[in-house]
Amino acid sequence: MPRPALWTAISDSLTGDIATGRYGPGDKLPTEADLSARFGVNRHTVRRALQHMAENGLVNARRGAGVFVAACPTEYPIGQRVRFHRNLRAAGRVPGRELLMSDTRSADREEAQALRIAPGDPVLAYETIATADGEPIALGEGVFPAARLPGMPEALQAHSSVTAALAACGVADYTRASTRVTAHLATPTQARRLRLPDGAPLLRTTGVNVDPSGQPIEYGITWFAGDRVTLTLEQ
Amino acid sequence: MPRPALWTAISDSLTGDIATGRYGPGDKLPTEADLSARFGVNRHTVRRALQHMAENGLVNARRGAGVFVAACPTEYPIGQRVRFHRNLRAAGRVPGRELLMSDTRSADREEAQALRIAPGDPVLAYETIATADGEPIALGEGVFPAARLPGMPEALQAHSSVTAALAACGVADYTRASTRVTAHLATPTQARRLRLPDGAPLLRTTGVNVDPSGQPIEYGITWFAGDRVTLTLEQ
DNA sequence: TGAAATTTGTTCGTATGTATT
DNA sequence: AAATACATACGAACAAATTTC
Repeated sequence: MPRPALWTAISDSLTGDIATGRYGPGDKLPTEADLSARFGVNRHTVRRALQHMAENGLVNARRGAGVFVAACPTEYPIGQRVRFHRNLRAAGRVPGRELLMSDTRSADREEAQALRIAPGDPVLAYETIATADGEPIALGEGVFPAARLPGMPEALQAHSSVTAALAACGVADYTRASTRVTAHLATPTQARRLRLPDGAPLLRTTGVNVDPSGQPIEYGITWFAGDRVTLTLEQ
Repeated sequence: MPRPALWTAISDSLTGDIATGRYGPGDKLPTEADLSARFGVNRHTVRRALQHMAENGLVNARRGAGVFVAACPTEYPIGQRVRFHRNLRAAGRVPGRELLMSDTRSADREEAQALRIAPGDPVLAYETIATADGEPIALGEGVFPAARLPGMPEALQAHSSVTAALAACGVADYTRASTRVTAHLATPTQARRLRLPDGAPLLRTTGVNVDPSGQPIEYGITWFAGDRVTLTLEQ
């Protein structure tokens, strides 16, 4: 374990001051010279810490004026997912998937509407982390209509991709009926799982996959690391 | 117009070397010391340029080893017949557009490549703010190939939409050849124009429009307020 | 296998430019 | 107009990780 750099401690300290409200949104931080004196370091070291915080959207600097706390990013949920495995392999990167959780429970109203089942009907819910070359790329949450896919809980565990698991359950092919894309800021949990800084930009896609007969088989939300993934739409 | 910093020229130069294939994915760049000598600057200045490129995912550095060109950013194809629209028109809101700037200048490398013209060829560049019920929704930056569209500067001023202006220049129809979507954090300028807090999440779409013969007629970047807009992809 | 050379990362110091107050 | 405060740039030294011999 390498000794942490000085500037990380300064960044952590100032970030903590913002988190605890010592500096609120819009407040001006002490000058770089003041911070240098407070922490007993060179001004360069303070600037490295402030730069890191600025990259994360926590503060922004205005020449001649000062460094100001940014308006706090609010909490957001996440979502989206498409066929992830195949596309990454085509790009020459090694795909991976980690199943965080899977559980059979009752569908809520939103899930039921998307899957065209009744609220309370059983759904198989799961959460995954998708990786490329070991680097986390996306978080996925999805629900399958349990009644339509017997054996899916086991298939999901056994196979390394949703497509393969669905194939094992007799769904040879599926298409995406609709996708919605929005931008959100990473929550601390999302940021940790994706190994991103707090407040990093995420692409959230929400969509429904349907089998060839048009029957919904998955309702899913995927959160992509906004700076590691580009959604490409080709017409 | 502030004098550009030295490190930006170095970043541009190295980025160009990567774009033209002088350094390919996975290649090792010259050492910081070598680059300092080549550009005649201090090693710090080179490091600042490399840092900027690393933030954009163009390179990554490994202590003791070197700085390497990153594997191409992950692209994520979604589907073939995908159209996208802003969901606000369906909500019955009144759209508006404000032309912030338009100017004829020389194409940079990226623009030239997208429009299939030569770097330095004249392009008509413009910036707009799109609104819905007066609320800023998106910032647009675009460039047209000036040689292919005589009269476009005047048409852009006279008409309230790009589509109408293109029609006035004889381009009756156009289609979007490709779109890339990524998530980013708002810069202070973008935040102010969109009336968002600093660091708000933005959807950035980059795309090329082509006329019916397939010739590029516009290359544009649009920044959407992530929490006010949902891109809907319908297949 | 191990020591040396190489290369990036951090930190200090100093000076000057530029935008804001 | 002057003071303040961030931005840029040069120089030097050492630390830490990797590569080379």
